[in-house]
Amino acid sequence: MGRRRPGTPTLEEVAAHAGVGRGTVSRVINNEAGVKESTRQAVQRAIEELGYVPNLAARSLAGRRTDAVALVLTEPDWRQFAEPFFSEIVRSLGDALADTRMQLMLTLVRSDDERRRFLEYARGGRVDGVLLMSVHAGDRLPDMLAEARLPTVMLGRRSGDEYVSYVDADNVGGARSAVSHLLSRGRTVIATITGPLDMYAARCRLRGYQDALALAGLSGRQSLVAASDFTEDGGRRAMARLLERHPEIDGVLAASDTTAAGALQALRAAGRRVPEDVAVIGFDDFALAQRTEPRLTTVRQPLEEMGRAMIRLLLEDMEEPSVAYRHVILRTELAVRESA
Amino acid sequence: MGRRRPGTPTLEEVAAHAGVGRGTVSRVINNEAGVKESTRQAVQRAIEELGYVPNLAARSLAGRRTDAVALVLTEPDWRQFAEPFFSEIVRSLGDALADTRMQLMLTLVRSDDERRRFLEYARGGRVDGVLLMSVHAGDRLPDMLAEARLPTVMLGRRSGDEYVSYVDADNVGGARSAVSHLLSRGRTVIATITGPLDMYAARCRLRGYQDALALAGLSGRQSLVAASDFTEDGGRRAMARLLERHPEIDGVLAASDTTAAGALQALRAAGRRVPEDVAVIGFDDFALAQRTEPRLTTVRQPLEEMGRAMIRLLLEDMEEPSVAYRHVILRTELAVRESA
DNA sequence: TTGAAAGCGCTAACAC
DNA sequence: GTGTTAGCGCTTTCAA
Repeated sequence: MGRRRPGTPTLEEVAAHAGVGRGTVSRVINNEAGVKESTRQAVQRAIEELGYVPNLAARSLAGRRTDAVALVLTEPDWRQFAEPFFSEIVRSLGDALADTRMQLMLTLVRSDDERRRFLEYARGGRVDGVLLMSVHAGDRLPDMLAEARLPTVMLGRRSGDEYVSYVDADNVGGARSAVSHLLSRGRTVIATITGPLDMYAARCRLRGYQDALALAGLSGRQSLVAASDFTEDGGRRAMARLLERHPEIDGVLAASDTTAAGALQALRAAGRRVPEDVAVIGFDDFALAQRTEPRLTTVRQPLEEMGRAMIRLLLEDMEEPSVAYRHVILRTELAVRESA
Repeated sequence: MGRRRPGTPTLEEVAAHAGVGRGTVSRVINNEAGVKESTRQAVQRAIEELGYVPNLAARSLAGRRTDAVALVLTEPDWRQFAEPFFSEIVRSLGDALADTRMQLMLTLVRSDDERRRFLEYARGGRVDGVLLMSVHAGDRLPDMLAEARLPTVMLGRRSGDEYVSYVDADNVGGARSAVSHLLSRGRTVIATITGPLDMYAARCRLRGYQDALALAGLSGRQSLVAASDFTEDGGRRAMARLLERHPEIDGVLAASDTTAAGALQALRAAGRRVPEDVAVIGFDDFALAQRTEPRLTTVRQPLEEMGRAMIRLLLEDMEEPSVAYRHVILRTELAVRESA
């Protein structure tokens, strides 16, 4: 398992070759000011002639920084991998990092063993910061990273009293505006299919739904709420259940667009016309509906901004080591796609 | 951007606290034999009391190893992310690595800038080895890594004279057996929809198709070959084109199961019954067909084994630094799912 | 503007 | 068995 890299030139050899001191070479490779142009060029030449590549282990040992950040995916989200939601976030993280010298590394944490290994890796100083995607309620990883004083930013939060830095979408507001929109279009019997209620985002969306109804003077009936998961099949079944209880339903807020797609199928199977008889709005977590139901009205999350915000928070935390946790909640937007 | 980790105890402090020498502490944390049980426990206690965590930069500087390997995805494959093919491979890589102390890190290389950054990262000694997924024909990254004497293993190869270590599936054999199977079931007019022909895997599959026909004494007609991509829509259009030219087609080998799914749609749209009138076989690159067309006969790739083999080659290369490149081609298997 | 020197925290070789 | 020592290759003062 040992690895030798024979004949790899060191900074010292470059210095000798260029006839300067090590400090000077260090300054040149780090692009620091205060080096005479002629020496800089001499050093550059030596670097090229020798094929010098800085040893990053030595650099981070001496400089206490790695210029790498990790993006961690925990097992339950593993499937997110498959979704545009995920790739959009990663893309925007990458873009935001492009201006820096940071390297983004993804890690999959599937078992407790891998979790422990990652912790050692991170606490061992292999990364300057950690980004976490959709952490689940009971997960202690964020706390452990925070304890180790590693700059850490989550996408989403575990609960209402989350303290570790996070970036989240305004799920409550999004749900509220979706339901208000349905109400303003004359819908009166509005049901909702929620995500798993042990996930904070799902609870927020349910709350937004209830808020909007309350605001309109309507009391949300429990029988109009169907708990489900974020899958298409779950949406289908939840919708079927709702229709049994309330055939008069004329509006639905679905937990995600995947769920919404399932709901649409159930509605059509039951002979309902969409959106004429029943209007459906979903959160576009996964953008799946854009593929199967491109005209579905959705609550849009600003994925691009979310990624950018995560990097911003992380960099801030790295500048000014953990003086505070930082929280950002980004506005969602109703993307009306059909006259529902 | 600098990061301080104040008050992080060092190995030396642990040694002092436990009243032993640094060497002993090092032996304990590395689980080396030859330490008296009582001292070991004393050291363990000191480690816990101080909350010691080894500094990995120092370790890799001194020990010249990082216990990390990188899995690189280049931009064109970015979408693979979304596919079971990818997650299966990653899963099996993770499993294979579980027995070692290695950490798997994924990197996305989307631009030339990111490519350069990754190279610095890898050549700087941040990883002990590199795994590459589906590298494209002109990509020089594998060569540069090999030049830097970094153990490198690819999934798939760039061409027939690939030299850098790789693990591939027997695409030729898979295609050949699929076509033979069709012939043995009495199909006589067999077409093929290929993947993009600048990809070596696609060319291999085409060759297998031609081989099988030649073996049966049939000369493959060029008009029975439709070049396409690996998408569903591509499969649909290619199939439509083929049907125009040869309405008598009764068998099809598709470049992937995604393509096969598209082909099926086109066939049904044209009023053909499947598999009664036309039998279709696809390579199951992406296992998409398993979702939409679970009964489709496919050429199966041993994803689990491919991941394991990649790790094996990588570890071998790390033990015995680049004495040779290693190539493994894994057998594919016809999974007959309907009496085509 | 530059050189010299003092670490960074660990592993590994060598004594005892 | 265990302590000691010499680096690993870099950044970063501090003088010059």
